[in-house]
Amino acid sequence: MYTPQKIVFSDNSDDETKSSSIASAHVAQQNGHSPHKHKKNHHHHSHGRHHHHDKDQSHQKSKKNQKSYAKIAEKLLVQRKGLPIYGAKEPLVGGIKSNSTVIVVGETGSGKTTQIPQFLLEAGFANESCGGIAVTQPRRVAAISIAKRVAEEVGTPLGGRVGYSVRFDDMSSEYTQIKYLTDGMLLREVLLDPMLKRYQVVVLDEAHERTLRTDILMGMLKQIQKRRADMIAKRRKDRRSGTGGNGAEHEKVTNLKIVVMSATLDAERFSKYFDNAPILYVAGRQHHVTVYNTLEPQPDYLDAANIVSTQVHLENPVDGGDVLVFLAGQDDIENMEKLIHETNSHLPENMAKMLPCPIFAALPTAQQAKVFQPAPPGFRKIVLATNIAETSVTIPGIRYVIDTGVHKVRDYDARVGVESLQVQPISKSSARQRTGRAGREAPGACYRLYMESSFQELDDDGIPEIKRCNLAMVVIQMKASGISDIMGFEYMDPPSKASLKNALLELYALAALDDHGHLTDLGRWMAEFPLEPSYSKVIYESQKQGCTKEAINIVSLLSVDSIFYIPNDKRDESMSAQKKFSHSDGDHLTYLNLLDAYIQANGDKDWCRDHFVNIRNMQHVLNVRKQLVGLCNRLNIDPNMSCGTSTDTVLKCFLAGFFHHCALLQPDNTYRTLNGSQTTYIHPGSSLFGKRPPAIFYDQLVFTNKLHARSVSAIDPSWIATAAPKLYGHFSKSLKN
DNA sequence: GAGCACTGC
Repeated sequence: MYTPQKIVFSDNSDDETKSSSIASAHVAQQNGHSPHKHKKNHHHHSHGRHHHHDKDQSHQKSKKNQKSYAKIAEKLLVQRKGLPIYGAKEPLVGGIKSNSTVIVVGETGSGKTTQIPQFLLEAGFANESCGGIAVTQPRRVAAISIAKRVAEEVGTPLGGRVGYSVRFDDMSSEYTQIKYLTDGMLLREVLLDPMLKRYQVVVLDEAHERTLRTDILMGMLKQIQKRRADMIAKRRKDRRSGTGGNGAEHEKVTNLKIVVMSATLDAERFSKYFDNAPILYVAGRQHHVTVYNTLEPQPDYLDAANIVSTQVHLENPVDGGDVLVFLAGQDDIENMEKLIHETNSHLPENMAKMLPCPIFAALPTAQQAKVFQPAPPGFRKIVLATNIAETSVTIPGIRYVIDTGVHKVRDYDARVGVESLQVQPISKSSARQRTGRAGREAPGACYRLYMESSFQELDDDGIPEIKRCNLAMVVIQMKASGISDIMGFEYMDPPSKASLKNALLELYALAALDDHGHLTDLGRWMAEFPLEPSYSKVIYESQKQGCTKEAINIVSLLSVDSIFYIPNDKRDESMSAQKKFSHSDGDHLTYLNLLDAYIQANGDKDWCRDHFVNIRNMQHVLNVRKQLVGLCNRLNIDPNMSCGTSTDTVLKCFLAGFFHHCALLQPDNTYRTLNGSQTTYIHPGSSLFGKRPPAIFYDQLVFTNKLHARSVSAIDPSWIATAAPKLYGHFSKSLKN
């Protein structure tokens, strides 16, 4: 008989477990004024607008259709009233009315994201003359799905009073009063509307995630709020003294309300940052999850995860819920899959088996789908996930979570411009987030493959993204939004001086900034593009070289991590399939060949499968290309200008943006980067892998086991000095020797 | 001679 190995756990009964008993909302104000009652003023007004819109936009829609919107909304109202937040409506609205900025803390299931904007709409915070309500989300899918839901609850067609706006997909109109958008999208709106006059309220949701864009928005909104208040005060003063001309020439401006929403309890920092804004607490609604820690450290977390999966599988009824295992990356997942198959083969034949279901971002959509389908009879799903399952996707049916306590994190060394990607311990808040994934539908259990004492040693939170990435793109956007003092900007967590300097220097070298650090005309032009500055510089150069078509295509191709999907067990097969597109000058031209082949194959599914091409990523490439073509047309650049087969022209054009990403072959067959003198290797996935051109330029440097240059092309060493005389004058000397 | 967490515009 099969006797499985066991791992012993302690049963924690500390604050980690979540209660399902909290059903009513509770609002506590940290400081400030008690909310006072307000008349419900604009409600009728805005409702009238709704009918007007329906008549204008969709008069072909029958009255019956409008009635059905109302009917659905009526039904949903019953559900809405059952949400924890519904009871806190009055104090929430009052708090927001009487304070310019409010922090709302509401855990999973509180309903804050869908309800608070509706409360504000009812309270008159959106009208045609003074703008509406913006709600940001870190992710596209969230912005879209929440907007759809809220449109139903409000009883209006999507894109009417309720809409969304994300890249490539805008479902909003001039009538939209509640707009859900990605944080990156709002950041772009600031470029066109620096005072965000179209909004009375901006809600930053999921602020605890501290995405780069939410962090920048926080600082910008603080400035905008102050400027709008100053503007109103000045007008009031002018009116009193009779100066300032006639009022008609003034655009209407209201005070800007900021609502920062966070799902974690450490809202104090947000409050401090926003001048002691009051914190409003709303109860969440989650099922109880029992947390277990191991009594011994686990030397091999894959092995441990396999043993615990089996334990959970054997000790619980097969239809009693699935298992979600958090792992570091594709490698872990594929190895764990093998371990589970191995364990299955030892289980008695009549016993239910484990069904490993991998999910990670690079996995093609078709293969991801398995995770969302119920397991066939006689199987229990063991979902093997990266931290994609922490926030980005929610998998139904999970009752058990196994947390290895690790994830891969990107870091960035500003001094040498090197990114790294390494396995690291997670933070306490990540551990809690993972635990919560077991309690979405019913009470559950979470098995942490580390000791309670190790948990206590974890950092409270992860390092904010702003401290972990190259800031060139965000800095050019800040400059283009009128923020001149980048170093003095009020960051909630300031990035290192070296990181800011590095970004400024890069922009200076690209001629986007002048000697005084002001944005140049070229810089303003570059900021129009939703691209890293080095890419927009390439597009700019391409109009001079006559290869805009090629530049747009390659830049679009570089906008996805990987065009190919390579399963571990089919490396050789996929390598030979990829060789068909290979260009002797390197990856940039190889990608171009691939795009041509893809277009010739009409993006055929089978063709993609046979060539290991990730179809989802290729569709993204085409979307980016379409956007860039549109942008070029708008800026009066011919996007179809082609240099034909003159590949040197294309590569020289790229050097205009990548002269700081060059490396020279050394006698020991390694490469040395010109910028920072780092020893680097051509990435094994490159078409130049194993070849040794005397000089290369690369898209990025990534440190994993060693320093790799990814997306590499071969160049003539003499081109480098021509491309960057300003920054690399001394290198041009060394090249002559 | 050997590898790529997750977002976003």
